[in-house]
Amino acid sequence: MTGARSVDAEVGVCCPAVLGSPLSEEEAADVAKMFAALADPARLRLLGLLADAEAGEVCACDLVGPLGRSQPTVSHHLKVLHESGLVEREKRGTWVWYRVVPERVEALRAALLPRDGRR
Amino acid sequence: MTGARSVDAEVGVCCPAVLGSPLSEEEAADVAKMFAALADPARLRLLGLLADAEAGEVCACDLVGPLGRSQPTVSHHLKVLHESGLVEREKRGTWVWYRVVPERVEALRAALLPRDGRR
DNA sequence: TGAACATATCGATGAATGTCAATGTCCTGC
DNA sequence: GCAGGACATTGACATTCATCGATATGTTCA
Repeated sequence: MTGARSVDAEVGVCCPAVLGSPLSEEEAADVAKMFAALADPARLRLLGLLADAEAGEVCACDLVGPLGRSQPTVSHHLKVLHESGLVEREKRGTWVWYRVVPERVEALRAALLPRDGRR
Repeated sequence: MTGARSVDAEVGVCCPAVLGSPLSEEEAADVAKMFAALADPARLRLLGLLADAEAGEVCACDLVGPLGRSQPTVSHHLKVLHESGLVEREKRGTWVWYRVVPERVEALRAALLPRDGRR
């Protein structure tokens, strides 16, 4: 597995609207991957911790404790979130800082919008 | 349910804001279950088909074909969507009609809202 | 250079999940 | 009642995934 495929370089901010029209198999798989990143309690809590941070970012070292999982597990979940584009990472010295990508979250919300005012 | 924070059993309309504050393990598990319902291409397409229906509802018999999966598989996915509260079902005679629950979708969108205007 | 620390990756394992064929349940019409 | 159709459930199988311990990589500092 060449890990060369950095997602946030390739994933645009916009995504097809789930409720706007029937999705093709391909589109559905793409959006599903984003939702899958949120389909785990640990990752939801991580996202909440990041969003709640005063500084807008959190050091990975400060996420292991509150999550109550091992360091490799937290690292794994952060990787999933990062690959989904919902989170970005920045290495500063020994530490790695993570923060939410608001545009990506907003894109997710937009995907849940119906096409018109129909209910 | 021990949560005073009304994660609201399962079928309630409201749900805790993922980005509003760090979620407890219990809350996170509950919300994660909702996102998990969307973390599959087949179910996303089902939801799209329902949302796109002119009549606002679709007979299960009209979902098997477009999805390209077996009838038991479609039935399984519809069950997952229904149990998440995103979809409701109504049996009329031999057929079962499914439709999106807009309030639940909106609740999901709300869960992705940051607590304040912070970015 | 080496010790200490932060993070990522690897390998293994148990659990959850998507899928289908076979079967069961319920309804309608004869 | 009986036959046939619509939908759900069951059982089996392969795949994916969350988790952890062990280990590797990379950085700082003495």
